[in-house]
Amino acid sequence: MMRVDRPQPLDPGEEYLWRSLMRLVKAVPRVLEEDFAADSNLATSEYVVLMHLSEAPDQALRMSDLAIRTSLSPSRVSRVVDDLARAGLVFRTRCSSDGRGYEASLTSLGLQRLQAAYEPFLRRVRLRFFDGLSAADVAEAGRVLGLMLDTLERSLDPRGEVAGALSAGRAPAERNI
Amino acid sequence: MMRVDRPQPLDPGEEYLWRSLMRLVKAVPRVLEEDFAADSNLATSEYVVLMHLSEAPDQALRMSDLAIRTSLSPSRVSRVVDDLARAGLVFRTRCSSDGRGYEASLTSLGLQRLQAAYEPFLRRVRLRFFDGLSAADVAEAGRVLGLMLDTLERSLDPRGEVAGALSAGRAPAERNI
DNA sequence: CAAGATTGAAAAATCAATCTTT
DNA sequence: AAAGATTGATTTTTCAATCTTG
Repeated sequence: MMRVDRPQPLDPGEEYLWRSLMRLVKAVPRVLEEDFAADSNLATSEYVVLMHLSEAPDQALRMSDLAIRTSLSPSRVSRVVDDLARAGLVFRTRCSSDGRGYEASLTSLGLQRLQAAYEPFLRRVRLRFFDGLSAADVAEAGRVLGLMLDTLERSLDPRGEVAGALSAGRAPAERNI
Repeated sequence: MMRVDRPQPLDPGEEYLWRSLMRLVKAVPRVLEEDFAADSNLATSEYVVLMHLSEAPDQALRMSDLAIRTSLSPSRVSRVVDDLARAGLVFRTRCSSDGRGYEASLTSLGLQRLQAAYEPFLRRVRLRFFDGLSAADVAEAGRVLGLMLDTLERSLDPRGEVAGALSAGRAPAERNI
């Protein structure tokens, strides 16, 4: 009897991709954390939260929205916003339409900090990731990473009930700084 | 006076790649950790360490070698090997050629655990990442992730003194299971 | 009770300091 | 002293339980 559900082993190309992905997800956070701290005294998660707030209407987002856009857990968002609020970079308000929710809003100080962080950020991202890539490579890389994110999203939510949740984080983005 | 060193802002393609990368490095570890725990009761880092050991000559590697191959910090490797040793999946020996070093060796129990984990691992990786990719996509994704890892490596070590350190982790790999 | 959000306890990972051997 | 490795303290992140509102 043959087992119909035995999965195909990874071929060499798949094996290489899997290992590269593993290395990226382990190495990138450490490097970035160090870069951001040195440049702006901000944690990576703090920077990303400030960035998303700066792009939102009224520069405010609900906590759950932030979690989706940043791929952080709800509890992590709560703690990061705590830290940012303590530093005066954001403040919390109750959500007007739904009293259960809270919104985080960017303060002018928060916007200043984000603006100050932008130029060093650009240098770092180019140095760390983009300097070795042609324009065509960037396009290809964006396309395949997008596909991998889609696959991941669908695997987590096969029926698409939360459709667009992950995709929302990749909506057309306009930097406001 | 024009500032010669003002970096170019990210164009839309670069912006998209940067955001996709951020989301991947935040989301992937969490999903993988959950998958590995459910399938094999192994942490991601434990699985990766066992995998590299299984592929090494004599199924043994020095701690520093493991750190490079797995993109984990030396202290993290030390603690993961501690845990694996306590579970009887690896054991430590002093390095014969250099008394300062230690080697971690795979036990037969460790190999068994790795073998048992392989089939569920395959299913998960295909489900999470590969099911949405064509063979050409996999090849492209591997190529561009490899380029990004190279760029990252060079940015960390511009003169290439530790050349091949990161690359070593991406050497032609033969699964031994 | 569901949903949104926060908090306590715990795990994963890191850095700086230490110990051992060269 | 420098290299390899480990340990203590700390940070980042998560899960499970809790609180609050709809």
